[in-house]
Amino acid sequence: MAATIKDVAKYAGCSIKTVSRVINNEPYVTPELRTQVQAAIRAVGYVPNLSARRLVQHKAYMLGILMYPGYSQATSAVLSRIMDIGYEENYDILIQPYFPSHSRSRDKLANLITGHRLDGFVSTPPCDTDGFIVDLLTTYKVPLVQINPFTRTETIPYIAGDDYQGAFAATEHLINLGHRIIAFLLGPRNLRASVDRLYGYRAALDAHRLTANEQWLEDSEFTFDGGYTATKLLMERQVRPTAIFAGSDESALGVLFAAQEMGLRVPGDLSVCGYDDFLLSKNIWPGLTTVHQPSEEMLEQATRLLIKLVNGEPVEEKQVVITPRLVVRGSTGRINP
Amino acid sequence: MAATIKDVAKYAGCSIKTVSRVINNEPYVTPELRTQVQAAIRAVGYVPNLSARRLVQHKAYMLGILMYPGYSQATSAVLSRIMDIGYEENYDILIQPYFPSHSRSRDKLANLITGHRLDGFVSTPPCDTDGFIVDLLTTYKVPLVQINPFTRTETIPYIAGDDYQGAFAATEHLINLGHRIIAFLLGPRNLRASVDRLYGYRAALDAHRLTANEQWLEDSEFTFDGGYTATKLLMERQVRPTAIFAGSDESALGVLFAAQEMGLRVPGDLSVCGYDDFLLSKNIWPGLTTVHQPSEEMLEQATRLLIKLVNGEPVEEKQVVITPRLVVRGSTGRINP
DNA sequence: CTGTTAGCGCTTTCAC
DNA sequence: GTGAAAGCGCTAACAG
Repeated sequence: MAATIKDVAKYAGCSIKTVSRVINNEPYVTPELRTQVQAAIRAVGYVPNLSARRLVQHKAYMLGILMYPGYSQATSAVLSRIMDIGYEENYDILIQPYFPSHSRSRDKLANLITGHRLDGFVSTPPCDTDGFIVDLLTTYKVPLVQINPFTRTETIPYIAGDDYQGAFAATEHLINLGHRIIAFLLGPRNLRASVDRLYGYRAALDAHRLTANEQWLEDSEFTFDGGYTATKLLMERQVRPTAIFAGSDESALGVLFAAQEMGLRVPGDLSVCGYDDFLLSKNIWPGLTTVHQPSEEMLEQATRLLIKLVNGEPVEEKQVVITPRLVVRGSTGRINP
Repeated sequence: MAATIKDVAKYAGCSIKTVSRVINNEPYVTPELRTQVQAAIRAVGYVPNLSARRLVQHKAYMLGILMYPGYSQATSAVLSRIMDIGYEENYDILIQPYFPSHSRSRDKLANLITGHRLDGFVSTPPCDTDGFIVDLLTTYKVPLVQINPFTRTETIPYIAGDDYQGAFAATEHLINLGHRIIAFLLGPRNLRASVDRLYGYRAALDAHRLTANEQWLEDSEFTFDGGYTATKLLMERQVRPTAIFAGSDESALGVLFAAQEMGLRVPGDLSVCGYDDFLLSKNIWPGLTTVHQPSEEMLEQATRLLIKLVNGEPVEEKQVVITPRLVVRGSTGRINP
């Protein structure tokens, strides 16, 4: 059996409350006693029992990150950072899979909350699209920080990327390379990002007095298969686009695959631009031009914000918008004369 | 304040012990009383408080998965499965980043264990290479299941892929396509997989009476950069290999990139074979021939095994070796005449 | 500044 | 079959 607070108290010759004070860095302990207790803690090899603390404080010391398993962005490298933050702040972090509008997912989440097993949540897209999470957490007054929320509200804190700006920059980059027919691949309608990216694309065309024609829009769902199919459709037309803005890196991968399968050279015959800058984008020949979303940093910021909220600490900025930046690699080039 | 066991007891008109029996599916409760209690539970919206249970049972109901943040295989899709399993079995699952031989990592782990915050661990490579984990968990008698352990022992349970067989099959595939000079890219020395894959490669050459020449071995550390550099070195030689067995998909990506940058056609001028079959292997032109490791299933099996161990349930097979299978895609082809 | 006391919500004896 | 009582390890409230 492990050492408890009583063992420490006995060893240090003081009461358990004093030990408790030392553990929690509370004031009103003389420096001498404090060091004495600290020595005792080391001597008996004491580590506080979190379950006891959790029970008495009605606090779970656990945070949930809601993730949609369909996307593969969340790698262990990304998660590593937030696990570290949690560790430092004494919170465990639970990765919680969530499918929007899926009753089992909802039940699990509701159970987690009603069972007081979590103190707060970070939601990542598209988990918050069904509104359930927001409603539930609001009802139970459980803090929530959204990453790229589907709908931004005035009250719920979020960390969001400026998809409009990012898409604008990407489209402008293609225009500046001389492209005039630039196709855009639409993402799922339940993602705010996909809507904003479309607007950014349109706005850039507008700004350069190019007409945004519906016929250069294709669905892709931001998936590989979607990008692949869309490209086949687009490139079999009489008039072909010279560039495709894929809307996401995953769909851009499909575009690249289809293009190469059709014997097209990238960027010679077709320029391709993605969005997200996921890990492999720079590792795929010829290097994918894309818009960098600092997803690691965003998740980190969201987690830090959530911890402050849960701890009841004051927060300056509750709603943060981050401007993404264009990363030019080999997949886009000047239009062939 | 949420409903407690007392509220349920009061509502059902029985003692808290009876409620406890119902919750835990214990015998010695009349069917009528049981249904009555169940109704009461629903009526008051009772959810057991895990912290209280944890405290009294000296059990954390939490499992740790040790992951090396350097590799990016662990996507949310992979994790989703095990989180689900944990949920069903009433265990929370903590993803724990771990760098072998890193003192901070060690301290964190030791703290987690001595603080009784976890009931058991699954380790993934290369977390167990420094021996620390195995020692620590053995000392504290905390159950451990290893995935692809660095050294297999007779006592510690593991789920492992047969890297020797996999590499043998991959190499043989290349030989059967007519390749005679097949380079192999070495992985990190602290990975059992990389050693076994080398042996499998050699054995296949041997079996076909081809001499395994040291000169066709290059280091890659199983990384993109390693694969890239190795390929540049190999393809600048007087005599070039006609195929590269990259040892991992990540390094294979580097090979593909370098090859295409050098204007080589794949598989026309160079066949490329990877190992792991990570998510994107099939999405990268021209499709990566590789050896499929069922990492999701392995992690799932390991987690289920760990739960049985932690629950003290009997287990049939404690050490499982899975035979991987070759997946032939576009990156390998018959040698050019 | 320090200690005593009373629980947190649950399971575990052990009587009935 | 069922229940009363004790206590897990800790913190909160209040005395001293």
